[in-house]
Amino acid sequence: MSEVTKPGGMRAIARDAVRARISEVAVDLFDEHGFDNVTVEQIAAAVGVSPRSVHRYFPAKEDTVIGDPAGWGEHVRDQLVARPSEEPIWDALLTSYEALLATPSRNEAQGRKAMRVLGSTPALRARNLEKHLLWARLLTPVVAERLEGDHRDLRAEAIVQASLACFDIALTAWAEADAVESSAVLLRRSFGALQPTA
Amino acid sequence: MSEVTKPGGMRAIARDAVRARISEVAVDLFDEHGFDNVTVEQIAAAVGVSPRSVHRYFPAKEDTVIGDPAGWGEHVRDQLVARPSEEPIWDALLTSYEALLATPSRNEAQGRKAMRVLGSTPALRARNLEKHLLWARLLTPVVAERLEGDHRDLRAEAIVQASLACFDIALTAWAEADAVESSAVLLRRSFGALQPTA
DNA sequence: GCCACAAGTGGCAGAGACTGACACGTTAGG
DNA sequence: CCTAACGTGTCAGTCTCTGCCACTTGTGGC
Repeated sequence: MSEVTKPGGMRAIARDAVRARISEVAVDLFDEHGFDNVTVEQIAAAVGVSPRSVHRYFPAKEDTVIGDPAGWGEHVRDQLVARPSEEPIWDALLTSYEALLATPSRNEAQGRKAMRVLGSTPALRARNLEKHLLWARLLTPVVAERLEGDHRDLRAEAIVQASLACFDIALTAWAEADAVESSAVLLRRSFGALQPTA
Repeated sequence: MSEVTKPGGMRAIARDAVRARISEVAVDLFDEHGFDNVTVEQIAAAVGVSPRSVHRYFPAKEDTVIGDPAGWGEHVRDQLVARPSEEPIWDALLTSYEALLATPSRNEAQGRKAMRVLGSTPALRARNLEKHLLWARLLTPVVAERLEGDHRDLRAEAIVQASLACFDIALTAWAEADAVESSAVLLRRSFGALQPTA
C-alpha cells in the first residue's frame, strides 16, 4: 500500500521483503504437507528466523496465506465510490472487483498456489471469509448510499455479501488446476448467475 | 435429530441434556464477559464437570455456541429436494430456509443471545461461516440439478452462497436488540434485495 | 441378585499457537 | 562517533485441544 519510498523507510523495504518471504515459504510448505501438518516452528526454521519473529509479522498462522485484508478492501471501496451513481449497483461492484483482479499483486503462480491452499483447509476458508466480512463493512455504507426505498441497510448488506461470495467463488474456481479461463471471465459468470433477468 | 427413544438410548438422553446445559452456560458466560475472556476451565467449573469433558462434547470452544452444523444443513437440503422442480430456484430456497426457522429448535431468548454472542467475536463469526460452507456443499448439487445451460456448478455455487449470506444477514438482524420483526420477515426481505426484477 | 461389558468421566502429560517481557546487536541519523 | 530507535532472539507463561489410562457407573445377560 505504500507507493513511494518514505524518507525513513529504508527499514520498511527489508520488512516487506521478509514478510513476503515468510509468506512464500509458508504457502509452499502448506501446499506440500497440508496446513495442519506444518508448525510455525518449521516455517521459522525454513525461513531462518525465530518462531517469535514469524508471529511478529503475522498475528496468526492463517495470515501467512491470507495476507493483509484491509488494504485490498479499501482499494475496492475506493473503486466503488469512484463509479458514477447512475450505474446499476451490480455493474459498479463487478467493475470494482475487476479492477482489483487487474492489479498485478504477486506472482501469478504463487497466487494460484495460495488460493489452492486456501481452499484446502476449513480453518483457512473461514479466515478468508472473515476477511470478506471486513470488506463488507467497508462496502455496505457505499452501496446503501446508492439504494432507494426502505430497509436500505439490510438490502445493501445482502447485495454486498452476495457479491463477495461471487468474488470468492470465481477466485476459487480460477485456482483449480484445470481451470484455463481468466479470473475476470469467471467473475462475470458468477455475477451473471444472480441476475438471470438483467 | 432423534425423535423416538431408541432401546439403548437411555444414556443418550442424559448426554443431550448435558450437552445443552454446557452450551447454555457457555453462552451466558460469553455474553457477560466476552468470548475471549472466558476459558474452557471456567465453563467446566460453572457446569460442574471437568474441562476434559467439555471438549468431549464440543471439539472446539466455538462449537458451544454454534451447535451441530451438519444436522440442520441436511434438514434444509431435505426440504429443498422435496420442492417441486418447476418452482423457481429462489422460491424453493426461501421456502426451505423458512421451514428451518419455523422449527422450534431452542428457547427463543436463548437463541437470540447465542446469535448476539456469535456476531460479537471474529472467531465465532468465522466458525459460523465454516458451517455455511458445509451447508453449501450439501445444497450445491441439489441446486445444480435444477439449473439448465452451461456452467451449472459455478452458477449453483453462486446462488447457494448468496442465499446463505441472506440467511445469515436475516438472522443477525433478527438478533439485534431493537429488532421487532420476525426472522421470517427479515429473511424474505434480504432475499428480495437480490431480485429487484422478480 | 450377580457379573461382565460398555460407556462416561477425571486426571495427567504433552503438543502447538500465541503473548508479554527483557536483553542484545545493528543501524539510521545527527 | 554517538545515541536512540528498531529488529531480533530467548525465555516464561497461558490457553486450546488431544491422546492415554484408570476409575466409576449404568446396562444387559445369566
